Amino acid sequence: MSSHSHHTIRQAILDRIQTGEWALGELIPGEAMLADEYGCARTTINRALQGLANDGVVIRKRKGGTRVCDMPVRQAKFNIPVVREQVEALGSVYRHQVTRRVEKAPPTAVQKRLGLAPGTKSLQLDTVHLADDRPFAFETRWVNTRAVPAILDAPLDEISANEWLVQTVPFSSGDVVFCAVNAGKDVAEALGAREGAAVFVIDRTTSLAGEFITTMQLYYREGYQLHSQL
Amino acid sequence: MSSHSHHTIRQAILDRIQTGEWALGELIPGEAMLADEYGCARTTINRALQGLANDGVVIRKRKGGTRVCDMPVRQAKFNIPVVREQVEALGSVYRHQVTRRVEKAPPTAVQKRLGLAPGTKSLQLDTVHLADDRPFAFETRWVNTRAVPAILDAPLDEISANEWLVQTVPFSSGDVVFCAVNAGKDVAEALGAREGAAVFVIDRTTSLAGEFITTMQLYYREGYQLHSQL
DNA sequence: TTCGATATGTTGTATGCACATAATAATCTT
DNA sequence: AAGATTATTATGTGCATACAACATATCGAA
Repeated sequence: MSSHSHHTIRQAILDRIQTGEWALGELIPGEAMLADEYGCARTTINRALQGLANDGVVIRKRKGGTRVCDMPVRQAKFNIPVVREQVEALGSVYRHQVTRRVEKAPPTAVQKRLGLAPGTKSLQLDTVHLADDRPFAFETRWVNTRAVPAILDAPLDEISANEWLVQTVPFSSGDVVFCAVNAGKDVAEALGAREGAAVFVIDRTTSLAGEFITTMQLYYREGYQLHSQL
Repeated sequence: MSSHSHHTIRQAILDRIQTGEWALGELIPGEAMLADEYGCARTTINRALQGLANDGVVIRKRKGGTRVCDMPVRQAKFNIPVVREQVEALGSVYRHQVTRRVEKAPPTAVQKRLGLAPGTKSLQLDTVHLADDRPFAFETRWVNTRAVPAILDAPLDEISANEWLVQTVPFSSGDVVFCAVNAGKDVAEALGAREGAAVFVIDRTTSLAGEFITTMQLYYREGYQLHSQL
């Protein structure tokens, strides 16, 4: 009874949920009751329950009380790392090669995504990421030079566009899409894979303060796996 | 400043980080100083910073202070829904078909994953998930019948194994792997796709209280995208 | 009776104080 | 100079109090 940290209580409550003491969608006792049961202040219970709510284990509503989440959806958190770190984590030597670098008006799909006026030029960058000089991933990217003009002067042979952006425009928000596609001719060539191979794609568009910064597709070589606990 | 203080302050601090006031990996002022600056109690600042720490924006260490996270990794949260909900969210009618249901000793790879003794029988289930009677996803699964014997009596024609498990063994933990593979003959057939098509795979193994429950591969039909904010 | 406004109580939310704890820096001891 | 001890200074935690929102009950007028 004395291990009163909200962490401990949180775990205890989680256990009780997991053992089925409170069924899916069922109301669990109020904070006051739990506080009494655990011999702690209501606030401490509150913290525990809020934590569980953050993790999507319970849903809380004023006056409605706290109930076990009946959502059958599970949340998984992923770390989306910088490619170089992925490579180096595998014990390989990282290198990258910029295979294209042009400024021009992007296709309308990209133009829309970046919220650009028609005809506005952007920077197109294609990069091959190498692990021990073998292709690891192929990246094709458009950067909104209005938002980040400094990238035109960045030494992109030394630092990858991704890393430069992360360091320059940190904590941008955005969205990510994961999907699988058959490698087209260009991707297959860049990755040294056969055409039609199943490649894992991360498609990311990032923005900061309402302004779109960059949009990118990252094609991983065959067999790549994105792993996560849940 | 009314009630939402710590949320407000949290956002304010995030803004200051995003505008580059404090650089990557750099120390930000201590709680006391910020409390003074914002005219609130230290605890309120603490809450704000803890929130940011939860989101991986800052790292906090006792005595070491709080610093902007220098990890270039970004966290993305995904909801991994039940297939039926995905289908119905698209406005289609969901149906599923169990194409295989046998009890036998699994291959060693599965045996290992489920932590079974050699020769232990398990339940193998193959299911095709249909959207408007068109194949949407193909699921192949092994269930540890030691852990969940009740599944042998479950009406798996009415309720999918996935849903049955979610309702029966909620909040199990486990891990997930996403990857892309070329459809083999069996998968292609089940999905009505061509052999070699790039399919998105979710590979999940779940456990509860140290006991493995089930392992599953879910093959989505071509073009499937997993979407997330970050 | 019926409808609607208002009172009321239950439950989650927010804040600030006092104290605990951890990690480092400074100091003392040998 | 090396090791042990104490001081300092950060963040972490528990608790009490005040607050706000929501559901329901209650009351009064048409």
